[in-house]
Amino acid sequence: MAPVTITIGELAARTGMSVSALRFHEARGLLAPHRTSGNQRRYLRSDIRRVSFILIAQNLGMSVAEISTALASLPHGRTPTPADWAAISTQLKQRLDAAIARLTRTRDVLDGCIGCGCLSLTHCGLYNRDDRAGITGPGPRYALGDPVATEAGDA
Amino acid sequence: MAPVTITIGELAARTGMSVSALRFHEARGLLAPHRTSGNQRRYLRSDIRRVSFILIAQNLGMSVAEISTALASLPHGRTPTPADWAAISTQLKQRLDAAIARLTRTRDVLDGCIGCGCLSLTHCGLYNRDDRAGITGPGPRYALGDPVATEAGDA
DNA sequence: TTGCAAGCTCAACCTTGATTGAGGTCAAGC
DNA sequence: GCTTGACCTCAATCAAGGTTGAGCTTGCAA
Repeated sequence: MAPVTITIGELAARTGMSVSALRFHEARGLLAPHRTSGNQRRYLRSDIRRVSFILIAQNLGMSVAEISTALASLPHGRTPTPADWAAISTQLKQRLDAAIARLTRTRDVLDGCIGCGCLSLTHCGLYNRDDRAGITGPGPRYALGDPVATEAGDA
Repeated sequence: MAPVTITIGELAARTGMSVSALRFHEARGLLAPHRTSGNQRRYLRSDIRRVSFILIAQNLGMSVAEISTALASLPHGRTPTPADWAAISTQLKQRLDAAIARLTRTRDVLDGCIGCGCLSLTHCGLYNRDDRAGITGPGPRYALGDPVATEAGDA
């Protein structure tokens, strides 16, 4: 017997992702529903979890490209097992750990800075730019990558 | 005597923010240099610190609009004092604290989820969407705001 | 069998945070 | 006074992550 499938509208209602976003992410390769003879999309129940993962990962600031990479580790052709999801969730956790560490580091430096109010480009540790893209997520790029010139006693 | 001023190119060199970005942020109201008789921008030395703040705040995921609000608390007409900067830095710290708390919460829930691999929309705490925009920063909007339908035992 | 919500494709548009280019001006040094 | 690099404005473009609308088709149910 054929597996139970759901329509795009049903998937949208169950996950909270809009119909247009579901189609958008399909075009990006994150979803691959099969089609009816009339060309309508039909999703597996396991796609609910897949979309859930996408939403959570976005919530953590991952780009569609990154999510795509993470999802690539899921099996093709077979419904992912809990173990598959646990493995991919572990990747998420590593991202989270890194993001928390970065922010904590920044906060500690800021704590040291508040007293002096310096924000100095040459002394202030807040200019650690190395792991900038850790959690800030999608959107425009930032130009914080190059070393800055010296600062000679601003007002 | 007139205060020492610097050109846009000098400010760019000192802060690491590109000339085009400096003009962009001026259009957004974050900077307000005066002009020479020949219509060229001239910045105060204290603008170096102002730009520094913008760069740091962006690094923390704040949008230009949010940064603008924060900077609005700085004095008009007089050069900001260290105390002014300290006050504004305290706002940054509050954002950081909130972001760290949010991510830590998410990680804790994820820790609980990895074992079961559920990612269930109805049981999984990862769907706490309340403070979603805390640190994810600028970019497209997300449609994670509305309650989702029930999920009846997916595959 | 017909009516209509839900589905389809494709192109255009939106927002944020910029960069790039065209075409022209300013100002400092020789 | 001339040259040249830095500066000016304004419009177009980019990238991500979508949304919206036009025009057309499916599929379920009465």
